[in-house]
Amino acid sequence: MNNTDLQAQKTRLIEKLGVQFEKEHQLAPVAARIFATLIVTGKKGITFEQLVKDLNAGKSTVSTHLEHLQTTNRIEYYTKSGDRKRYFIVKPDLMENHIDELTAKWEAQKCIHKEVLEYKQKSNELSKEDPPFDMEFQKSLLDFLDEATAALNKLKKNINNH
Amino acid sequence: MNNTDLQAQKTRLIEKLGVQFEKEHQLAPVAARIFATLIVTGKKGITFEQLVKDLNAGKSTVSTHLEHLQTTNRIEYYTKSGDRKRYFIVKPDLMENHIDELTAKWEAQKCIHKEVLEYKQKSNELSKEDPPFDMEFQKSLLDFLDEATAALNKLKKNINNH
DNA sequence: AATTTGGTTCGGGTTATTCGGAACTAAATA
DNA sequence: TATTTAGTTCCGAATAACCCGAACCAAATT
Repeated sequence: MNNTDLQAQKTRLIEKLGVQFEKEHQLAPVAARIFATLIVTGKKGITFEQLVKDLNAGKSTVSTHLEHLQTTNRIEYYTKSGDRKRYFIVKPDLMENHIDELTAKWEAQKCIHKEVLEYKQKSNELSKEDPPFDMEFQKSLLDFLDEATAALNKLKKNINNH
Repeated sequence: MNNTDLQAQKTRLIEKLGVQFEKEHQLAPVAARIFATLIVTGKKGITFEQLVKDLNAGKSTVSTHLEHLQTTNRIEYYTKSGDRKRYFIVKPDLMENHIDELTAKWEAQKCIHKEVLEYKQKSNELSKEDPPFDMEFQKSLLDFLDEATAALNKLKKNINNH
C-alpha cells in the first residue's frame, strides 16, 4: 500500500460519502463532495483553491457552497498567521450538532403523529358506525421515536463526558 | 368539536405530514400529500378519484405517484367485489418496512465510515511526520449507529411479538 | 354497438436547482 | 501605484423535477 493507492482510496471515499450526503443532508452534488472532502481530510483542513482544483468546480460554485455549509453549522475555517488562505474543517462539535438536529427532527415527528393519534381518537368517538381507525402505526412509530431519542441522549452524555 | 372541525384538522394534518414526508422520504409534493392522506385516512382506504378531487391534482399526476408509492413498498390497495375502484391504503407492515430501510441505511453508513477510519489509520502509519488524523467523529458516529441499530432491533422484536 | 367508468401513457410547459464565467472587491505584495 | 492573491457577487445557461391536459385503453354498463 503506497501513497498513490491511498490517494485513490481517498477519492473513492469522497465520492461514496458524497452520494450519501446528497440524500442524507439534502446537499447539491458539489456541496456534498466538499463536505465529504473535509471529513476525510481531517483537522489539518483544506483551502478554497485546493477544493476548486480537486473537485474541478468553479470558484463561484465552491464559494457558494462553502458559505452554505458554514451557515448550516457543518463546517468552519481557521487561519495561519501570515497566510491569507482559509483552512476549512468540519466543525469539531459536528457530532453534537448532528445529534441535536436528529433530536429536533424526531421531536417534531412525535408531535405531529400524536396529533394524528388525537384526530383518530376523536373521529372514533364522534362516529361509532364507521369501522374505527386503527392506530397501530402511530403507536409503533411513537415507540420507535422514544427508543431512538433515548439512544441519542445516552450517546450525547457519552460524548460530553469524554 | 363537530365534523367540520374534524375535517379541517384532517386537512391541516395532511399538509403538515406532507411537508415532513417531502424531506424525510424524498417525495414530490403531491406524492407526499397522497401518502399523508392515506396515513390519516386509515385502513378504510381512499380511491383514486377521491384523491384527485381532494388534492386538486391531475389524474396523471396522481396515477404516477400512486404507482411510485406502490413500487417503493409504502402503499397498496384492496378492492370490493362489484366495485371497480381501488381503495388505497398504507401497507399494513409499513412500520416494519420503515425499520428495515433505516437498518439498511445505517448499515451502509457504518460501512463507509469504517472505511474512512481504515483510510485514516493507514495514512497515519504511512506518514509519521504530518499531524495525525483525528478519528473522534468517525468513532462517535459508529457508536451512534450501533446504539441506533440496537434500538431498532429491540423495537422490531416488540412489533413482531405483538 | 355506444357510452361510461376507472384509470394509464405520452408529450410538453413551468418552475426550481445547480453550476460556472465574468466582473468585481479588499488586502497584501512588488 | 500596479499587480497578485483570495476570494465574492451577479447574472445566464443547462438540466432536472414536477405537474398537467389530451389522448388512449380495457372492462363494465346501457
